Amino acid sequence: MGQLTKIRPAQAGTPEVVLPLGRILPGDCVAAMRSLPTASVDLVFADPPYNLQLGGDLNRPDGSHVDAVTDHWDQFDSFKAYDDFTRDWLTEARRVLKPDGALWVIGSYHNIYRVGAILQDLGFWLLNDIVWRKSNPMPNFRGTRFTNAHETLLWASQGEKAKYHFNYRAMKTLNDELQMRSDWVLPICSGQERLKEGGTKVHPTQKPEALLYRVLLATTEKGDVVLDPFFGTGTTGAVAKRLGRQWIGCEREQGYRDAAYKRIEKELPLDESAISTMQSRKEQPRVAFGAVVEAGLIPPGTELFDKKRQWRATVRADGSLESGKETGSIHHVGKTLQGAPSCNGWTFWHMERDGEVKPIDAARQMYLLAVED
Amino acid sequence: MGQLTKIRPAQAGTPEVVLPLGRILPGDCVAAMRSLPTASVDLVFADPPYNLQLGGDLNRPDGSHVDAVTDHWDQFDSFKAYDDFTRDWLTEARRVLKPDGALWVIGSYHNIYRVGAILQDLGFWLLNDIVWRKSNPMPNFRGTRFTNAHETLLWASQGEKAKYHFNYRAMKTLNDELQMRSDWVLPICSGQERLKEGGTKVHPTQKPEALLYRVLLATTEKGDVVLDPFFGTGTTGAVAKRLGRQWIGCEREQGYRDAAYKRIEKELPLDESAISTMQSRKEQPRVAFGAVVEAGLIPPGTELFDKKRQWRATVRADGSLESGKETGSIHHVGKTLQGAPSCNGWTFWHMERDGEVKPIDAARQMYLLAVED
DNA sequence: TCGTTTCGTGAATCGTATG
DNA sequence: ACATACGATTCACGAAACG
Repeated sequence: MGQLTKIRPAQAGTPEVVLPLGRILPGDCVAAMRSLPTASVDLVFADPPYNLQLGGDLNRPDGSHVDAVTDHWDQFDSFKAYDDFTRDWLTEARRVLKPDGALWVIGSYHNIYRVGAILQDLGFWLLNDIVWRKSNPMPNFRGTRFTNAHETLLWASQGEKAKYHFNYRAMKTLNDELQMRSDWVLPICSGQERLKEGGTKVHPTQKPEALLYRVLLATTEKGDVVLDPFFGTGTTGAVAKRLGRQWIGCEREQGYRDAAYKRIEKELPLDESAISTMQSRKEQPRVAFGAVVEAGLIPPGTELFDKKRQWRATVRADGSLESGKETGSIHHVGKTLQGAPSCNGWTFWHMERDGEVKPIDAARQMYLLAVED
Repeated sequence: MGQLTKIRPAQAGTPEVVLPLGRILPGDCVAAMRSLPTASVDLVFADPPYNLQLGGDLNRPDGSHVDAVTDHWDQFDSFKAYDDFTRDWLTEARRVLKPDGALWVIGSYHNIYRVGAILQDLGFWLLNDIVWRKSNPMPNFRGTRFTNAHETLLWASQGEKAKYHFNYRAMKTLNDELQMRSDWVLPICSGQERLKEGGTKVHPTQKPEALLYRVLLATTEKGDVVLDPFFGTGTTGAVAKRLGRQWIGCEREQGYRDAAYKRIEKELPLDESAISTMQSRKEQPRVAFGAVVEAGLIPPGTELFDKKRQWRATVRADGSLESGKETGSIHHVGKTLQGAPSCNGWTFWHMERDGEVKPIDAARQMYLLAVED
């Protein structure tokens, strides 16, 4: 795991510097970032402590105890202390980012307003705020407020006039040929995806991979370098590796670093063809097959075939198919291969799963059950 | 339209002050709010401007006036000016609010992070951030970013320990018996609701009445006073009148004031019965278990048990329970037997009646019906 | 084997009145 | 100020247990 790569820094005349790709830098993230050269990474994704400021214990109506985030890394003495911390890491992130790089930060109402204001003060330019609408949030057990059912992501460029990357077509493809909106409905991280050690969660705030999948697909290119200053158990690294992006992490806790390395080791990069995203307007899928892919129900790279196994195609990361020279939506590729006037890709294409052959429509049904709100 | 009401200010010894209910105060909102007594309104709803062409609203830190037309400032100056403006009106709003009053602010990513941070700095305590998810947003025509499909509302109390009002039951009822979440899906203001004059919009950012309806129903009581410092064409006033709330507005533009008065004039208050909402049990009269026993609804000697028949207890004549060595209130005995942190005896304990097993809460409901008349 | 029920749990700023 | 008593309050999903 890990490789050292010589990169050419932005300023001419400075010596070549080594970039620790695929490495998790130990210790404080500000110090760690100081060791990285200026203008060397394409994207920063940051999931900083939220400064939750929780009071006493909380019990569910059935009397069971709620396992809260009480870790020391989320404890700050005051807003001032949190602001100083935020300004420090944002400043380093800004230095390390390329001029056409971008920053993502995720947070909740406890911290995101402070992060957003400081980020603007430092010269970052907000491109969007994104709402992650959780399909299965924790309820408000006491009936005291509205159920806190979302978190917020900020997406910012280096400045008002700065360039940035946005894969508009890939996002539109992923969203059933409608423009991707600023509100994303995704489930929280649970089930098989949640890292556990002896039955207990390894990290209290592990993020769902689908979230990172959408962020990286939307705002990076293949081969780009992604830096995560609060790496945790490495969701960013895992998804980056899968999507053919390079990554660097910072993480203070050795336990998290160990878990992350182990997790990313197991992750397999997707095929070149699965990663390539839609560029042409002519290759438009007509349905939200992309959402089913994103949800992990049909992983990119999966081989699809018709019932008679006459035709086959490969699923790509943005929910398009590739079959030889043919690319496009599940419907388009099915239609073209057969030379038919039309084709319902959902029933035409099949996949093998646990030794069983099923139409991909089965995955759509599962997705609908999962995301329905 | 409009009435003058004498209210008793919070501080004893100060003379009675007139509260301009149903009036739109002209001029700058900070000056207008200064004319209102301290701790006199129950709710502030604010939809502040966030373009930086604020003209008369903006002053520099040294007090000098900013002329938006002729002055050229850089990004830092404009943030500073906006922050000063925000701090000014929030400070006045805070003074005018009752100790158990609350504040709502709506904004977009251009301004809401500054507003949120300043609001926290002033001592307001965030209760929720609410996402208004627009069902029909304006598309991003150039395909350069995600479709900006939401706005953000902040709901804050006067402080960490401050009381506030939340009609939990009303919100749950409004949401088909599920807790109301922090993401609200509502259409933008259009069609018949949109005020127009000769085919053109009267106000560029008129908010949908459904948004105010939910805000006022959730966080005010009938008769409460609602202040809107950026009244515009009076959506807040119209919905307040409909729901039987009092209102005060501030608005600089005479054209908007005229349109608002005209609009609110036409608005009809709903019937008393239509306004009344589902009441939580908290607001029902308290019933002592002893009174239910005394009334003969649960005779002394009755055997009580939990749903799984794991525990049992006997009702005594004074309304206490006995279970082995444990004696005490229905709550205390339930709590102690289970070793739980707390227990609601009304729903925990059951009894058999006419061959049916029912929670003893059923007896409390019968008691309430009996004493009501 | 399969459908049904139960149980556990998730970034949560989660009470109020009385003495 | 603090302690005590009363009693109000949950949604979705996945895994395990059950029949």
